[in-house]
Amino acid sequence: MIDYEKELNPEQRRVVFEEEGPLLIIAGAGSGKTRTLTYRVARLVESGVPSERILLATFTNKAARSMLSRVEMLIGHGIGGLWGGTFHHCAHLTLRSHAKRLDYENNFSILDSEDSRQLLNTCIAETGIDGKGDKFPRADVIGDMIGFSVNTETSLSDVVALRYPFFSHRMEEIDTVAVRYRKRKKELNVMDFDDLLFLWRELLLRFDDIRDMYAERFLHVLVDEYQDTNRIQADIMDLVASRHKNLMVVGDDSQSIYSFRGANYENMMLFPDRYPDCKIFKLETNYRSTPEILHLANLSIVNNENQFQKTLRAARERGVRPVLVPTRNVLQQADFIAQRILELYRGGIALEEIAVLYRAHYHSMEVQMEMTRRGIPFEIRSGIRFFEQAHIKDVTSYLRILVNPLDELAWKRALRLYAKIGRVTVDKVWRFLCRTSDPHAAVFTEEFKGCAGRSAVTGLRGFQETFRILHGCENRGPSPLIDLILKSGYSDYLRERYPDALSREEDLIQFANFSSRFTSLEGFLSELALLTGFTEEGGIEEIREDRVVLSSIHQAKGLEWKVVFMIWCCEGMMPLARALKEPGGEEEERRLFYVATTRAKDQLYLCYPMTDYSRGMGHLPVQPSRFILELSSFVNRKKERPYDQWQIDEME
DNA sequence: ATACGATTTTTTTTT
DNA sequence: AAAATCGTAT
Repeated sequence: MIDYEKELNPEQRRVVFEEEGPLLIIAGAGSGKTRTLTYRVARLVESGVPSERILLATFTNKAARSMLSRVEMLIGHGIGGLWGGTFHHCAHLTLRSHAKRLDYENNFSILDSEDSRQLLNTCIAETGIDGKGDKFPRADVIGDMIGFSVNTETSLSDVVALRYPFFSHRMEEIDTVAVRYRKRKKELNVMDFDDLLFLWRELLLRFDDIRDMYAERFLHVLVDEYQDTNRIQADIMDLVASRHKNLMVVGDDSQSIYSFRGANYENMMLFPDRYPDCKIFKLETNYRSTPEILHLANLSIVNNENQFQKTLRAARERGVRPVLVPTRNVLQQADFIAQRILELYRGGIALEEIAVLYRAHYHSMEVQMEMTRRGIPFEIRSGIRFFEQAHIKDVTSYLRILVNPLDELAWKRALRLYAKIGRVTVDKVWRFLCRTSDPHAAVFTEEFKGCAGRSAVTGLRGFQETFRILHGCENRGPSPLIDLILKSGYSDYLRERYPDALSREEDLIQFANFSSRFTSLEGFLSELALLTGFTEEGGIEEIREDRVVLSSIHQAKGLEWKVVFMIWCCEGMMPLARALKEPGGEEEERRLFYVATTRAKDQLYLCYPMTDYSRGMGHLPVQPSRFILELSSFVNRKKERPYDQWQIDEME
């Protein structure tokens, strides 16, 4: 039996035991939001709600996993039937069963961002845009435009006019590319990330029987990180909860940091308007941070105009004040951090209790180098995702061909792995293949070898051989197939191409290992696009002890460490110059600052270099972040500053 | 015409 | 650091 009295505070307990109806939970940082959600799900299951009638939507796989396993631990048995996962995961589940209704085949595949960028590139090429003369947006930029347009329900031309005015004059061509992209996705039977959400909602809006089925099914719908939902996601949740109206949304408007992909914290502000009978609860006791850290965070966030009124109360004892650390330059910043980490470590703080946070991936460069130099083990939670690495995608493309013979992108990627086969050859081969009735069989014909130029024949024969080995093994599951791919030449390819071939091969062996828990190739591939790293139980991305974490602020959300170093706390970096140009940019950047500071439990270091070396220009002076300056601005001047300032001794 | 290596540019954040 | 573009060799 769960001891709710002992394990929850009164604020949390009220939420856990509230029976029915729409609920809005405003949960400040570190107030036990996840705990409350977890216990509520456990309570619902305990009180007899069948687990398959509960939907728990989250933003990351990690959040879903950790909540579900905690629930299982609490109630002492599995909750397999419960729908818990990211919005995209749930969308995928739903769409698999009903793709036909939307004129998709049920075996549709999912494009990850690299796939969609590539598809966009071919669309741009086909549209025949002249590369010379004035600039045309690159594929990833067009992808952002389209994504933002879909997720905010704004017309593409408005998005361009408002956010990309410097491309307005190419609007017509942009539109042509966008139309072509949409058409090609349908032809190729593929969906991108945005389609998953958009089409899920379409399904529920257009087909009453489907909506009724899900609305009837889900007795309780719970949404985590509601401040980061966009209009489409909020609509979907309204629809699946439309029958029983037991919709509980949890979030913190001060931590909304995903507006760049259409998130709108107004979903949260307007929830009471959409559900006038909703009950609002606030979780305002912070268990995570010392009062000093909390004080600094609060002083910062009050500078934002638009937010729910809430006052975070510190539950913890007093600790040390946050520290502002100006360093002479970037190298000294890295040096200071490495030095301080070693001191903390000697003082008994485990490395996994320490994190270095930054606004953008490339900000971590110097710290990485310094930590490597000093032999401090660290783990990077940013940058290239495991499944997006070239070697993983190469191998996966063979599997994709096997599952979907019309997967143009996969054919082209796999073919290009052979010598003397490039962009043009691959185009010719694809044109040949897609006109045959059975592309798999066509590989073994004589015409296949001759369908491109003479120089390509050897390469095509190589592909043929690999494919002969793989063909017919579709039912053996992904793991043995990956083995076969490695053995039939990919391993050699890696050695020729990459200096770090060995570590890539090890990755692939782990990858095969990970894949062995999937029995069907289809299931494996479609989940893959939605995955970012391996799960804790599953292999590579296990929580490794004794490693300092280096992470972007975005990826640090929801996590906590005893000691947090925030680096590059200066104008241009935090806030990021580029982000300030967006409407509402400054407030969003301040929320990021808030998220970063509230990750710290005991100690917070705000670091910034006083000069920056920009190429060609020499050393330029750097301004401290406005978020730091405003902490001691006119309002607070009489009060104490919320931080101490450290002087770094020169060590040379 | 094509492939591929060298050079230049660009880099926010993520499912 | 990675990707797009450019230039050269085949």
